[in-house]
Amino acid sequence: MTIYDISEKAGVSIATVSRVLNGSSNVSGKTRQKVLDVIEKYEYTPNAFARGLGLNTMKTIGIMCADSSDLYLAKAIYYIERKLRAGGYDSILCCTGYNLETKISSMNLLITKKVDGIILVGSNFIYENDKDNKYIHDAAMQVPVMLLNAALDSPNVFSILSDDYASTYEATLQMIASGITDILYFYNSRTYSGKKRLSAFLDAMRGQGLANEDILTLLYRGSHEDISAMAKQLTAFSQSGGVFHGIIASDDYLALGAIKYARENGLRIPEELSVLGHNNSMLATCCDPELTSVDDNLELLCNQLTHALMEVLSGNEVPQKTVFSGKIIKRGTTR
Amino acid sequence: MTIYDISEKAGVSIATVSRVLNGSSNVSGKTRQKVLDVIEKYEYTPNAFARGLGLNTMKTIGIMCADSSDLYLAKAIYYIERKLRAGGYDSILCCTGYNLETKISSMNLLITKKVDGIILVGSNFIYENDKDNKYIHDAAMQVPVMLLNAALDSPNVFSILSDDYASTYEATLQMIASGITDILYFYNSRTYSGKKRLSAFLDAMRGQGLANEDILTLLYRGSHEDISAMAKQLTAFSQSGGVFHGIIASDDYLALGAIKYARENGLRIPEELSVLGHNNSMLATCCDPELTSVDDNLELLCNQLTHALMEVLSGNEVPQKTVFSGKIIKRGTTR
DNA sequence: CCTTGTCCATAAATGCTTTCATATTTTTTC
DNA sequence: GAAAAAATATGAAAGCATTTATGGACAAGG
Repeated sequence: MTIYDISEKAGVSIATVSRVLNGSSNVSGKTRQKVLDVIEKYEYTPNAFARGLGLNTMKTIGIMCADSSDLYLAKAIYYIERKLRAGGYDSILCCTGYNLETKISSMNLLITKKVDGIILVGSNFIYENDKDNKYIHDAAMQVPVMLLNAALDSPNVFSILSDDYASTYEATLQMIASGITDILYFYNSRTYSGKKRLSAFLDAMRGQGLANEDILTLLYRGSHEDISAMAKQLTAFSQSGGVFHGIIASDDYLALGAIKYARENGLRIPEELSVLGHNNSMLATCCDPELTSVDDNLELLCNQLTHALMEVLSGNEVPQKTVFSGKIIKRGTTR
Repeated sequence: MTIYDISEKAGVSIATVSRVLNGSSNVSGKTRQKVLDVIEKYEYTPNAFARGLGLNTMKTIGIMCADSSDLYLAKAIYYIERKLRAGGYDSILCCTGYNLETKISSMNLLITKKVDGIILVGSNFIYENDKDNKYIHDAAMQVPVMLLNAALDSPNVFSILSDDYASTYEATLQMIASGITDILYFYNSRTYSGKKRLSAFLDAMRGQGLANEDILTLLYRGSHEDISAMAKQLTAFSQSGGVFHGIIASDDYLALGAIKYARENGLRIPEELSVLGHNNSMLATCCDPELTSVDDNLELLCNQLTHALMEVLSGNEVPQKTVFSGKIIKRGTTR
């Protein structure tokens, strides 16, 4: 069933059918209804490929993320997909892993498939060395690129992020204010945000004149879901002389690792060890005691990002960079 | 840059360029190289829409799931996407929620977009009343439909699932064998699998001649991530007279709710309360004690499912229904 | 009678694949 | 070694199913 069949059965030209389909105003009410009736009767739906060819778009957005099964990224994808669909766009999902080559080839694939825009979910897409960000600059020459939780200064690239620096700074100050001065920052280097958070922590500690020489930080190197490995690494760190009564973790997984470490070493939380996480994921409410965590309001970020993309695609101006502030959700793991 | 430009610059016809592009053998080595050089020089990539129009496919698969941020579903999507991409297919993601109307319209949308196949991730897509499954039967007339963790007998519909009945039956027997006879089945009705599990539990209990009249079951009605609400409901149930020393939960979230309930009521696990979950998600290793859980080997299921779909699309025969067995991962919450 | 505006059809454009026919090369045969 | 047969390489042109620019017909208004 093609537009020709419909035009024939309705006794009009294919142009008129197309006008009806696309809601053009230049069709009389009578003709429109006649065409609609035929369309309905034969359950005709226009061929998406031909349509794509004619319009040079199929209203699809490419979503790239390293690992869609990560709690945080999965939530982001969920919010973004929902909002895109509501705006009439489909999403092509691309899980790239953390390897640059794969990211580049996925990017090219999406562009070849003629998506209308690309969303990079997660700060791991931005590299310190700007040469490595070439693939993003290049892609942005073809289609708008949106960055969630990362920023890049480039034409046709738009960044929406939460102010990681500020919230970690604030969190560190709060922990210091609660009387803890020997704080360990436990992190996982992969991300751009992770680095922001680390420097916020360092700055906050130094700002308070604390332990100038040996501020404690520990980089976790294992699988990002392996809670036991995290606890193990903390135990080893402690046994090799690390002394701390507070842990600020760069995500909630790591914070759970800290809780496990405390349990295994008989430390009471928060009396003997304070723990603070990041992302306020569902993990924060499924441990005991419940986890104090920084909430960056992911749903808001995602909605804004998607909205901005749709604005760009409609030819409207949007800011290059939008920053929202997070807040600390106080629960049982801190004093 | 179109195929015409390339053909002109290479001094051949567009048919030849097309043959080179599609790896047809009927091109001489010399000509092929000449064309490839021009393609490379101008960084030409064929227009995907025109290609789709000619071939009537763009090598994309529609993935539908209720909620891509659910731990289990997110993992499944991750495995499936990865395998599809390796096979040269893209994935369009559709998060439908749990509402039938939305599922139907998403399904239609995917078919309109001319996907090559549809994967339904999660057993909530199958309804007890087969009339409600009409949308699947209909879709299967257009493209192959794959079901993960559910089964439906219909042409062009293929089911891959784990044997929920068997593993829950086995789990129940094990708990009984450990000396616990008053077991509560704590579940969440949404899914087809959930029901299989429930009936396995009931059959196992009855088979052991236990509590014929009042086998304990409790349906959880809150948000599927709200651990506190689960604990609360269990506390209420217990206070209103429910007596149990074991809980079998239909997923790991609910099992965490059970652990929280135990903690709030001062019950030691597993001495005073045994807890068993389902899905062996990462939650199982992030609580204390770690959760005994049924593992259905999701990665295997997803790989098989994706493989089967690609086989079908290549015109090969595959079984209508494939069942794998799960296994119980014993950890600290059971004796 | 001329203008203006509404409605609709014709035809061109979109960029590829593929069939069919033809030209060219290679192989076979005597 | 030449003619015939077979295999291989290439081009022309017809799809594929839309959108949209152009222009014609007709009606109403001045």
